[in-house]
Order: sequence, then structure tokens, then C-alpha cells
Amino acid sequence: MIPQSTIGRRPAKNALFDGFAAVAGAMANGRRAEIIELLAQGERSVEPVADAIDQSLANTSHHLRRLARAGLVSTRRDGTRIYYRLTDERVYDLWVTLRDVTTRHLDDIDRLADGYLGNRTEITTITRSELQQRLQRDQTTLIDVRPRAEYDAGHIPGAIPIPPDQLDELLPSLSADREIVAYCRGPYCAYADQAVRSLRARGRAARRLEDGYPEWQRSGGPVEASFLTIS
Amino acid sequence: MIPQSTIGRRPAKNALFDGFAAVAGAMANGRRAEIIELLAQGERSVEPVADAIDQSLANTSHHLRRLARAGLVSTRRDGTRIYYRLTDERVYDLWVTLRDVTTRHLDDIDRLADGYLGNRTEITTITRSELQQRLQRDQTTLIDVRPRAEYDAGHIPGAIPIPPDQLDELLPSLSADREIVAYCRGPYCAYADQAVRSLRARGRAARRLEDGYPEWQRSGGPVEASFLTIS
DNA sequence: TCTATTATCAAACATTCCTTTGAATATAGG
DNA sequence: CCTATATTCAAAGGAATGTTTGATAATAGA
Repeated sequence: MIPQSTIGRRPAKNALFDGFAAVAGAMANGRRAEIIELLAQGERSVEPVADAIDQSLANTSHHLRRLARAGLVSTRRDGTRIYYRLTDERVYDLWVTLRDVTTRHLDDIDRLADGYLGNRTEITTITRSELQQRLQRDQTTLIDVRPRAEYDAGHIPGAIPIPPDQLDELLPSLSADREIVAYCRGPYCAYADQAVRSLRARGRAARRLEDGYPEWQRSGGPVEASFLTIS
Repeated sequence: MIPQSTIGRRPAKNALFDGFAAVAGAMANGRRAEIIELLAQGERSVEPVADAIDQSLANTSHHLRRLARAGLVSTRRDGTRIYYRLTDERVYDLWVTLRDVTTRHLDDIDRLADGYLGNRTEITTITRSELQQRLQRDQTTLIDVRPRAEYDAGHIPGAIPIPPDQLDELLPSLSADREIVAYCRGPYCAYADQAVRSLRARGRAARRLEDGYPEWQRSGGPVEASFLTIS
């Protein structure tokens, strides 16, 4: 029995650690986790968020409010719209660390990821540094398969916008003499996998960039932007 | 209305993000947060953990189990005891990042910390690098105010063990000609503050090390250990 | 002022989570 | 085998959480 120096201060200690737990609790819901991943792409108003997570407006508003109360997201009003964004880079760090720890230690996560993204053994990746080299030597066609608004808000220089709803239309128009690299929102974003599968089915050499655009940006890679916000 | 490319795969996407949320949920309880902070000091069996968080054995076992299911802690059996530890360094990173984000963004956290630790304006801190310099020049008396078993399991070279339950006995015996620096388990550990207050009340010059022992160790500072485990 | 749009609030139900209680399991040692 | 120790299991009540529904605020523009 270790002597308790917290005697009498237990309620205060509880309250302090409940504070940390409250922030963890804000991330402890799958839909809110999706929201964080989405807002890492750039600020959004409520409706696009609700669409992305397939939830009602009221429920989405509720989730956003909970994230805001924990300090993870901040808001800005413009006319009748309220835009939500991650409060700062550290919040993104927290999300990436959570994603990373989960990937390493939760036994089921590979099975779950395969369930969502399909078997990924055929999807080979290219590292950020290798991509940068190949781009400099003009050896690679780079495509950005995120929705157009996200491309406009910021993309890797030289990337061709191929929005997910126009994959079938635009993929055949890519020149056939070079390898293609696709990127999207992050390691658990389905768009790039979809593009790579489609290209390989046509006999083209295609890989996906490791992780996605936010990771590229954060690791100091060059970016090009026109500062649009979504909806 | 943005077109939904997740149509039909919504259950799989839900399951994937629920996986991330499950790990966040494992941290989303004040008592479990305390457990993580405690296990960052070294492995423990169930009873010392239950003591530290002032909870019943059954409930503590339940919390540890939940952390284990999320992959955040691992176990090892030795005779009748089962020792719990953080699974790896990344789990500690996750906890530190959560602590950091909470400190920055949760409005109440300063008030809560003051409630537990008292007004900290009088507790000045010293950085790790400054401490290292002063130790090399023999300008500082360094005291480790964690429980003895934690000192034995690893401490900063040259630190004098002053367990929290012997503060009043041992503090007067410290030589009076040098500044004293105290450290303990981390930024929200009360022992070092308690020691600094007590010393300053006696007219001694005293500061606390920023953060605590795990942060010192992790940032590459030298350590000395005798590899004991706690009960 | 009136209307349309965007977002939040309030109430209600079902679900999950936390804690306590008492019983059960696993190991060590006599 | 029997007992003591350390830990987990199972059940139950109360609290917190997630979702839906319908009503309520706040702004822009006619």
C-alpha cells in the first residue's frame, strides 16, 4: 500500500484528468474521427461535413459542437454560414498520432481497412522523397484525385486534377508513356486506390503516394494554392 | 451536395473509423488517463495502480483490460502477479500529444491544474538543457521526489532520492549553499511543486524541472537505473 | 417586414459506459 | 490437496452518449 499524497485533493485530481479525458472523448466517436480527418483537408461549413459523414444536419452540428467544446475545432462566421476548421497543427498531430498508434496496435484495423479499401497488396506506394526526385526528372505523371474544391484549395505543383466523379472520363486521356502516381486525402482515403486499380486494369503502370496531401504539406513538400474554401 | 463515393461502403468506412475512435475511447476516461500517466513511469501490477487512482481492484482491472483491448497497454505474468506497461513509445507520444493539445486548447485546464497543484506562479521552472549545464558545473543540488521504487527503476544521474513521504525529514539535511532543483513524474505531478514550496518556505532557492522524468529520458538525457519493477 | 437559408436547441429513446458487489479463476507454497 | 494471494468475471443500477424529430435563432436579400 503506497501512501496517498493525493488524499483530500482527489476531487481536484479527478477534475484535471477528466479534462484530458474530455479531449480524448471528443475523438472517441467514428463520425467525429471522420470529421477531424475531413477538416484536416481544409475548413468546411456544416452541410458538406454532414454529407461526408452521412449524418443528419442536426447530428453533425451536435458533433461539431462537441469538438469545438473540446477545443479541437474553431469556427468563423461568414454571412449565414459557419465554417469549421481544426484549431491548429497540434490537433492534426494528435489525430495523426492516434491513427498511427491504432494502425500499429489494434489487431483488427488491417481487416477493417481492407474491408473499406479492398485488398491493398496490389496497390504499391511511392515515398514522398522518391516522388519529389521523379518529378524533378519529369519521369512521372502526378494526378490529384480529390474533389476539385480541395485541389483548388491546395495541391502538389504539377499535379493534374482528376476529381473522383470524373475518373472514367479523364483517366484514358493521360499520356501513356510514363508511370502515373495518384494521391488523395490520406492513407485511409479510397480515391487514390480506386484510381490505381482502374489504371492497372487498363494495363498502365500506377502507384499511389504514401499517405496523402496533408502529410505532404506537413512534411515540407512544395504546394500550390488558390485559397478557396468549401461551400 | 457532393457526390458520395462511399455509397455502399458506408458500413465498412464506419467500422474503420470506429476503430480509431475505439483507441481514443480507451483514453476517454479520467481514471484511465491517470493509469497511462502512471504506467509511463514504468510497469505496475494491478494493486499499485488501483491505489494510485483510488479505485477498487475490480474496477481498476476493468480499466486496464479496456486499455489492453485497445492495444495501449501490454501485460506480462510473473507468478501470481500480472504486470501492465504501455505497449511502446508511440503510446507515450499519443498521451503527451493529448496532454499538450488539452493544455493549449481546453479553456478550463489551467483552472483545473491550479485546483490540483495550487497557484503555480511562484513555482519557477528550469529547462532540461539549463539543468544539464548547471549539473556539469556542479552548481545545483538535484532531488528526485518520486516514490523510492521509481527512483530505483531509473533516475537522473546525481539526483538525491527524497521520497514524498519523507520530505519533511530529509529536506532540512540538504546543504544550504546551492540552489535546489526538484523533479518528479511530469508536468501534472504534485510532488515537485510540494517540495519547491516547502523549500521556499524555509528560505531556500528552489525550482522545479520542466515536465518530469519520462520527458527527460525521452529527450535523450542521461539516466541511471537498477531495473526494479513495482510490486 | 417577410421569406429563404443555415445552423442550433430541446426533448426523448435506445445504447453504451462506469462502478459496485459478490463469485470465480489461476498460481505459489505448505 | 488445501490455503492464501492476485486478478478477473458476471450481473445490475445509474449516468452519459448518440441519434432522431420538430422547433427555434441568426443572417441575407427582396
